[in-house]
Amino acid sequence: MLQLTRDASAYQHRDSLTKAYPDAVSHEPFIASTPARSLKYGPHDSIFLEGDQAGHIYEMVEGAVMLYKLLPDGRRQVVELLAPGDLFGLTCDEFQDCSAEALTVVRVRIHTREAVERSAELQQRLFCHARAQMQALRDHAVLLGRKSAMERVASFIERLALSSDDDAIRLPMTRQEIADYLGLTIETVSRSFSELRRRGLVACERQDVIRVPDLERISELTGAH
Amino acid sequence: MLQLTRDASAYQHRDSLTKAYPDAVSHEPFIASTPARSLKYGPHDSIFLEGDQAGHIYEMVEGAVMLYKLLPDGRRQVVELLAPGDLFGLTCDEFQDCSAEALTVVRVRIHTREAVERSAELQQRLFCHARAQMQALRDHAVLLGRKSAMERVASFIERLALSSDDDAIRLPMTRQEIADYLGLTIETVSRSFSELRRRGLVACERQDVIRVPDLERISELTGAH
DNA sequence: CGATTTGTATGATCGAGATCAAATCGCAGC
DNA sequence: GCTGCGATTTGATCTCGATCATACAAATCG
Repeated sequence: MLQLTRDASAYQHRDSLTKAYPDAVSHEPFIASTPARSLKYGPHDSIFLEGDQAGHIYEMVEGAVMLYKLLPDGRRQVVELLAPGDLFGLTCDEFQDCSAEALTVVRVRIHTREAVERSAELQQRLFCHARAQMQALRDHAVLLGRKSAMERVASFIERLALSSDDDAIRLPMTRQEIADYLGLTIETVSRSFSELRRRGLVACERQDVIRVPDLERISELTGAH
Repeated sequence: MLQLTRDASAYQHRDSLTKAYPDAVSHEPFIASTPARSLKYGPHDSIFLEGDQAGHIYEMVEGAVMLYKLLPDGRRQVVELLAPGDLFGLTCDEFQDCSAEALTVVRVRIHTREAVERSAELQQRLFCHARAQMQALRDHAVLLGRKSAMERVASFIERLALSSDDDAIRLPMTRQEIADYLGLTIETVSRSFSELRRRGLVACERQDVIRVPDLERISELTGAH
C-alpha cells in the first residue's frame, strides 16, 4: 500500500501561485455588497498549500477546485471537490489544513475575514455551506471506508451525472486525481472504467468525456441502492 | 468486501431511544443562558437515527458518542467520535444525515433550533465547532483512503492517548466499533493490537484498557511522521 | 457454580486491489 | 503528415486485509 516511488514533493508547486491570472471579470457574486477581489487560475495552478496563512474566504465563481492532503511519503488523498457557489479556505485557526488546486480554469472571489466577522448574514450562509460540505465528507467516509472499487467509481460517475446538465459528462480530473479522490490506484480506476465500457454502462467519446446512457444502472452499482 | 452476513437492520434500534434516562443533573453548560433540556443515555442507546427529524442541537456534557452511516446491505461506517464540548445533530435540511449512538453513559444538553437562530454568539461557536469537525473528517478521509491497517490503528491509539490525561487509556468502543471507525474488519483490528502488544508498544491491562509506554513509537507508525 | 452469551484472538485460506511492466493512445509541436 | 511525451490501458503477479473457522476469555444468569 505504501507508494514510496512517488516522492513527497511531487504535488507541491508553491511558485505556481504566482502564475494566477489577476482580476478577471466578475460574474454574479454569491455574496453581494462586500468589497471582494476576483482571481483567476489555470488548470493545475495551486491556490494555496496546507500550512499557508489562512486569511480569507474563497468563493467559487467558475470552474472546479480540489482540496487535498499529503502524507510525508507522498501519498495523496483528495478530500473535497468544489463547484461554483462553494466556499473554502476559512479555518478556525491560523493555517490552512489542506491544499487547494485548480482542476480547470477557475474564477474565485476573495472575501476578507473581517467582512465575514462583520456580516451575520454572511456567517449564516457560510455555516449552511459548512454543513453541506460536512454531509459530503461523511458520505465520502462511507465510500472510502466501506465501498468496493467498482462501487466507488460508480458513485463518482453518478455524482458527476447528477450535477451535470449536459448529456455528455466532462471529467474535470485526470485518472490519477480520480484515484486520489476515491482512495484507489490509477490502474484500478482505469480498469473499472474499462469494465463499465465493456458492459455498455458508459460510453467514452474522448478519454475525458463520457456518456451515461442509463444512469439508473450506474446507481445500482454504487452500493447505496 | 461485501459483508452480506450482517443484515441491514443489525444496528437499528429505533425503540432504544425511548429508554433514554430523562433529566440528569446539569453540569456547566458550554452554551449558557439558553433554556436547555438535559438528557442521559446508557451505552448502546440510540440518540437519533439517520432520517429522523432534525430539530435541535445536542451538546456533549459527558461521555462518548459515535455518529455512523449504514449502507443498505448493513455495512457500517463510523464517521465521527464525539467528546464533551462537541456539538452535533444540527443539519441544514430537515433530516439527520447520520445516526448517533451512545458509547458510554452520556449526558447531553439540548438546544432548540430557535435558540440557535436567535443568538449570534451561539452561531459563532457552532461554526467554529463545525470547522474543527470538518478538519477531523478530512484527516479521517486520509486515514480511510490512504493508510494501511497498522497505520490506522496506530493513528487511533495516538488520538486516544493525546486526548486522555490518564496513563491508562480506556477504549470506549468494542473491536467491532473500532473496525467500523477505521474501515477495517474486527479481525484485522484484533491482529493489529496483538502485533503492537507483541512488539511491546502497547500493554493491555484489560481488553478495554491499554497502556502506551512510549507514545513516540506509536506516532512513528501512523504514517504522518 | 456450571451454562449461556457476548466479545476477542488466532490460524488457514482466498481474493480484490496494489504493484510491476509494457503497450497503446492522444494531443501538441513541427 | 510525423515525432515525442505524458496519460491511459492492459496484462502478469504479488500482497495485504477479508473471509471462514474455531478456540478462548469474560461477563451474565439460573
